[in-house]
Amino acid sequence: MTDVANAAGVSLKTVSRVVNEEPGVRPETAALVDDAIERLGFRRNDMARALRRGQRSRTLGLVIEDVSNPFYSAITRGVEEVARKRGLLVIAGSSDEDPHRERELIHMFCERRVDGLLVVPAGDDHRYLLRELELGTRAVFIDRPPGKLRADVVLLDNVGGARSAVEHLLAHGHRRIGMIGDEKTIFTAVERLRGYREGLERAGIDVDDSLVRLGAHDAEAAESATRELLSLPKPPTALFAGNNRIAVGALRALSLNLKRVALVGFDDLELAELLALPATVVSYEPAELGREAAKLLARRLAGDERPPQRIVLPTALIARGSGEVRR
Amino acid sequence: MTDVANAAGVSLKTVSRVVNEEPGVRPETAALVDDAIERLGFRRNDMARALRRGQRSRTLGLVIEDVSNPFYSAITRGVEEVARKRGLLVIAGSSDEDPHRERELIHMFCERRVDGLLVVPAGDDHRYLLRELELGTRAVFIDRPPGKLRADVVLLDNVGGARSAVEHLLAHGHRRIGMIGDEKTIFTAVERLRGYREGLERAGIDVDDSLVRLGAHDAEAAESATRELLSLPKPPTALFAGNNRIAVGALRALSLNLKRVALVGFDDLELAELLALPATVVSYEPAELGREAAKLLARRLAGDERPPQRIVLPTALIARGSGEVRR
DNA sequence: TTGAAAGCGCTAACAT
DNA sequence: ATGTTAGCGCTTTCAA
Repeated sequence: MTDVANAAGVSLKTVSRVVNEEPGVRPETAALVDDAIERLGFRRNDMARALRRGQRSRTLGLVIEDVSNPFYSAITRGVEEVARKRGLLVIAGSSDEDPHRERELIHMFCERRVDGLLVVPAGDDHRYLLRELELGTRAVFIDRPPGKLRADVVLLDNVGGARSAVEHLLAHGHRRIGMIGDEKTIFTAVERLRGYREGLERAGIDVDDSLVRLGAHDAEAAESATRELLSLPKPPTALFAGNNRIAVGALRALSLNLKRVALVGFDDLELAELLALPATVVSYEPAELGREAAKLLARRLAGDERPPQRIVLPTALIARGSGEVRR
Repeated sequence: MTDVANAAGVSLKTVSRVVNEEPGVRPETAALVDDAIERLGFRRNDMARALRRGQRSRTLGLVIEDVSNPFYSAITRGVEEVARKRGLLVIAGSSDEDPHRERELIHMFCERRVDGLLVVPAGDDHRYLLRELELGTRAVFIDRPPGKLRADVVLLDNVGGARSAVEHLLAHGHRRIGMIGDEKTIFTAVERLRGYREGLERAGIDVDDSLVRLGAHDAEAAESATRELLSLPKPPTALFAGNNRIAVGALRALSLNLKRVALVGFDDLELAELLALPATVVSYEPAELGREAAKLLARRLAGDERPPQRIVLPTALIARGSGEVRR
């Protein structure tokens, strides 16, 4: 900026005025400055600017499990849309479900003075964030509430969605309904299990724990869990898959299996309607999770000090075939 | 930092030494400082640090078309992996194929002093970047070369991949092979068209332009283009789909159609093997594009001044059924 | 081993 | 309408 001032033969402050479109600069002077800016290829240094103004970096920090998973990339997209409208940029990082990595990312985000944090939390203890929150970094959690911390969170109706899946299968005559779920350290896995149980119990059916397999964190694990269930002496006639990766694994296992088993998944799948067994799923708008969370964060940054919010987004069952296989 | 110094009863510089693990601090003094840091919840301000050290923000700026497209989210993941190893963070933004938006993003990235730029370019003129490059921002392009600018780029073997798709269809007896491609403003669309032509010409078959439909930028457009081709008086017996969205659209159209038409797509599809018509595709590792580009950028940032590189990644045809439908 | 002072690029407050 | 000065939070240089 000093260089521009010298080149234009004006003072530093005048350049600053022009760059920031402040009033009180004669058009001719401004032209002189613009000219020098163009010649020198000057770009305002936002770091210095933010430093001086006591601002943060006009950036949102997003921690997700894995950008390359469609669920998380949709969230990222939703966050980005809202951020963009407010002139904010998004730094995203994948935690791979590792609490240590999550903490490391958040630490780096805070050192870079992000304006706010959006986190799909891994692990069950987020008290380490208290410090950052006290220091003025706002945070909104996505998809799962944080552990041992009261904070804003945007969730899916996991229990209701899972229940609707089970009810759908019950309505098609199934009584032996199995479930394959993710690690029980993961909030959504536990909630969906709860919805599964509720659905059965409301129909007066005892939950048979031998039909429940948790701990399947990837498609491969889900595929073998499905095979296990199917090779039981009295196998289930229907399955509820706790998330997209699990549904993929279950579909693979079922495609190699001659028996027809009904399947409802949680999370929509791309191309679900074109599958050999078009997948019936509990669906919702994943980008909406990102959008709602980013909007809530934006409100906080704008000074909203109401007590922690809990936003729950609805789910809808989409019947495509795999869930309508009758017993 | 001043606060910490006061709380610990030492000078600013001593705190700086402790925070940066510089030598020459007595353990007891360091303990005093660490204590104060803990009490006050101090976090080093990276903006101020970078400003003083004449550094940039230890951040990479990534411009892609749309994070929620699996192709781009895989690239993002690849970039992130490499960045992480080097202690860098990634700011990503979606251009939605809009050159203006791309420029806006790059401008914001430069204002925030990203260390380097990774860009999947939209539009055909990137001379506006010359300025930034001269000022020391390094850039590597991904998937498409920039327009009117010599720069590092990491590409796919589009021509070879498209040719292999056509050759595969020829080997299965097809002679009337249609192609559906993206906008002709997009580099990969043009290259893949070239590969398609080459494949036919090498086999001594004249290209029939009535079997080629370009301009399909989403699945819906691809779906209707496919229907158009199929309702021709002499319809093609096989199709080459220029990218993942187009393959999805083509698959939808084919699923409603009784005739069996062979299909090979460019880009792999999730669940491709579980589709009613398991998709034969030209595949490659999209994350590798991101990784290679980020590595090349890292080399540039480390001082590598060799002339612009052009890295081309191979493709491989994966036969799953849809491409083996015989004429 | 520790500290004081200067300055990175910018803006806020106050001159002129 | 334009310029001067101080200082954001840190590191660098030099001194004690």
